[in-house]
Amino acid sequence: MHGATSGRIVETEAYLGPQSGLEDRAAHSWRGVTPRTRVIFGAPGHAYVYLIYGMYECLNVVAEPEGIAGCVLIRAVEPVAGIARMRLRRPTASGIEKLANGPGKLTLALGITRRHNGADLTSGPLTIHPPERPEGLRIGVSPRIGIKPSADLPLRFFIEGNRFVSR
DNA sequence: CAATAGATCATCT
DNA sequence: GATGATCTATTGC
Repeated sequence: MHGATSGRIVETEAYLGPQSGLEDRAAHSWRGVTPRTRVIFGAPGHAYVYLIYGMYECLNVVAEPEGIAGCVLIRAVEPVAGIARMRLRRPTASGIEKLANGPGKLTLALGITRRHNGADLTSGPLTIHPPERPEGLRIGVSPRIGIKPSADLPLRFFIEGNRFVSR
């Protein structure tokens, strides 16, 4: 039949909770628990998916112990398998490197929606497994993209030189 | 090329 | 009622 649709995460951003000590005012969890941010304060290894600009969905992985806020936004994915099954907003877009290089595009490509909000990512149909880190692979660091407050914090991480990184 | 505008709605004040 | 952890198309140089 067919294998799973899969991709390698090549770009992420961290969003810290109010307990972190750093004042990350860009984080949704900055102002504490609300109906939306409840899952960010929940168990790690679960998905936080939210609607942005009324139009796109963004996938995060909850990354701190229960009761402490903190999550990782998945900003870009390098398609590995099942590319033909991925979905594009513009089917005629050229080049697979534009398929999943952006938080709003990768959810579209992988079929991730708010339906997955709160889903366990350590087992089940939507899983994340530990990355391979070949010798010589470098992780780049920079400020985060598209935020106004706390714009100086170096919390964006990406695989140096990877062409699927958003920029 | 770079800069900007518009689409569109859940969330919080 | 204002605001976005975005993206695409369009305009301008």
